Amino acid sequence: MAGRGVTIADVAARAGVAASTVSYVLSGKRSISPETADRVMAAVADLGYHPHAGARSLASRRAGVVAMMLPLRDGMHLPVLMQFASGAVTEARRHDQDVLLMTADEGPAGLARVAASAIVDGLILMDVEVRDPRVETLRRLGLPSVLIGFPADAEGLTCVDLDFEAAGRVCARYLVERGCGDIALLGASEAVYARRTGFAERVREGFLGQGAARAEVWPCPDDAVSVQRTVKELLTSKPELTGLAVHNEPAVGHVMHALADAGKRVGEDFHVVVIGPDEVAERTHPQLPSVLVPAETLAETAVRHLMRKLDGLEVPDSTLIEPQLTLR
Amino acid sequence: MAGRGVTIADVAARAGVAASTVSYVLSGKRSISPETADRVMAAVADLGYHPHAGARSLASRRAGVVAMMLPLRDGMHLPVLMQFASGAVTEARRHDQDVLLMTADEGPAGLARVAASAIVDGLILMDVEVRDPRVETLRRLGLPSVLIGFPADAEGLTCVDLDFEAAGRVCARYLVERGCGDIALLGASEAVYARRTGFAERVREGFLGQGAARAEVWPCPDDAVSVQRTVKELLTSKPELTGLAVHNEPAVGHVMHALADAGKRVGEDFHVVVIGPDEVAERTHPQLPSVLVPAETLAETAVRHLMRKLDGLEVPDSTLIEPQLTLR
DNA sequence: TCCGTCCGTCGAAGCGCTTCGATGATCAGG
DNA sequence: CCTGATCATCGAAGCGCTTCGACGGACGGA
Repeated sequence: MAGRGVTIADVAARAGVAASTVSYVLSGKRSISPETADRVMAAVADLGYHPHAGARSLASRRAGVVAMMLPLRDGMHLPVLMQFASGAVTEARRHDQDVLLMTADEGPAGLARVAASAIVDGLILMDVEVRDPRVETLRRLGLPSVLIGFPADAEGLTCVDLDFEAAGRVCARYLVERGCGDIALLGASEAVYARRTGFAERVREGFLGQGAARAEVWPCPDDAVSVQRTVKELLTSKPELTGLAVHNEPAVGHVMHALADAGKRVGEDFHVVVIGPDEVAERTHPQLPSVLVPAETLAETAVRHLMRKLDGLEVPDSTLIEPQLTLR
Repeated sequence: MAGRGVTIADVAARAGVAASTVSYVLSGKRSISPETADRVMAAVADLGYHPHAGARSLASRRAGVVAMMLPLRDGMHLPVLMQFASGAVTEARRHDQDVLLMTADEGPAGLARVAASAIVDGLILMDVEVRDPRVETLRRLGLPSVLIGFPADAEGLTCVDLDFEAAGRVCARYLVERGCGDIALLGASEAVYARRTGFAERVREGFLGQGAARAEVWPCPDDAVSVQRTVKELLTSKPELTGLAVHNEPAVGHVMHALADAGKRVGEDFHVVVIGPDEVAERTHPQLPSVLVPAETLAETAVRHLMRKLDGLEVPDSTLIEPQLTLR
């Protein structure tokens, strides 16, 4: 029952077979008679045997670990990141893999390090930007990988992301269906738009592309005062406005209060839809419909794709996750 | 410059020395002449050599990896968790260690697995509860570890946490110094109190223990409507109340609005202090003073303690991090 | 000058596993 | 009854590293 220092030889001895036989039982790479297999499995359980990870990786050239590189920039949405990380770990464990956590500030050198030391079999790169210095290194290393987000040149890479354009479209459509003629998208602060053109711009395009309403996009900082001001300006400049999509998580609460101050009754003569986590949309009064960033689904998809690549199977170069609108 | 498949033998050949010499140069475990060392280091750089992690761990019985087990329960404060995780990774890298991410739902069996497979040298357990089933396993395995939080029986374990009692005291003192005679602590929802008695109760004790004011503690859910109601009831039941500490991150915004509705002018005739992350306290109007949960400091301390234990050095059984009040 | 030290380096053993080729045993076909 | 194929299992050879003991050369003391 213990487990400290139990080797495959101990298991083999107890089951009365050769070490290689134990290995084959455990890996299933050669056929073994059921009786022998049972004896081996019993010995494994009795002794609490777990193969030594280092020895295994040395002999089999497979570490059983994948790396996940998370961004650490300011303004990253921490809860989503965390959901992502835990989703990835959960899915990886289903495939009997562990997850090594890295931060983006290790940069390309970090990728080179983990690749050369064979400490991981593959990696997942989160929050890839349009011009990302890690992408070139990644391509050169030839380490199996999956990216969350789309770099400018995705040639030969496996990328996964939320279909942000569809998300924008879904929000616009929701508002139009509620009878809104003038609608607006309240986005993130200018800084975010400047950095990740891909991501924020695709929402904008989807939102504007839904031609049935007069639509505008307004960037917006996320502190209480700025939100108040932005909403006031918005309502002044578009007095006919009756529908608003908010793609700025921390601002949502402030937006609701600003609308209340302006005499808008949300859910009656005015409609609001959120792009963001459930908690945010649930915590307002009234609760709001929302399109969430499906962090867990993204993580699972990414891990699953990576596993397939490790097994030498095909995966699509590009995968877009459909946004889901939750009514409340 | 490449790196794929470069072994210590390649480095040795290029430097014209034996493999063992390269090993000693890299580890510093035997004295090597400066000239030889230089030649070796040059060869390492030229070839982009990184030792094979598996081989190293097999031969040296040191994996160079520590595990971090994160809770995944509902109601966990995700951003803080994330800060913690990234802080731990950053600090671990300074010690040339990597971090393996595990989730608490692997439970005791997960601990046994990583211990037996020697995939990590030690581990950090986050968010340990008063009665935590992992603690007993941990003790039995004898794997070097550091806990964040205090279990009921901490005998022989290394624990690190914020000094929550001091945090409560600091908040009460802040309010008293502003001249408040009646003060209250608005805490988390009942569920949180029920689960982690240690953590929430220590804040309460610190808050109440500061005898200079009439103090009360009110639990509070975190949706807009409940907060409104709770604040209203609180103000009704204690009409003389002029000071409030809020230990409930998502509720802060709603509290501010409820106070405004009740005609309280925060910062003038009424004082509010927050226990929680900076962003929350900065985003309100006016900005609020706050005591933050110093996730990064906690993570760094935990990792540092673990490194010392791995090196066979002494560490204190129990470390309480002083809360820091930020005025705004 | 000779001996004992110490320093820098080498070679070999071994960490625990996977995997390849070999070896009996079993069985069907002629 | 013998041959060739098939199946279950074994033994040995590494995987790339660390570490131990050994060894030659330089150097200081007698």
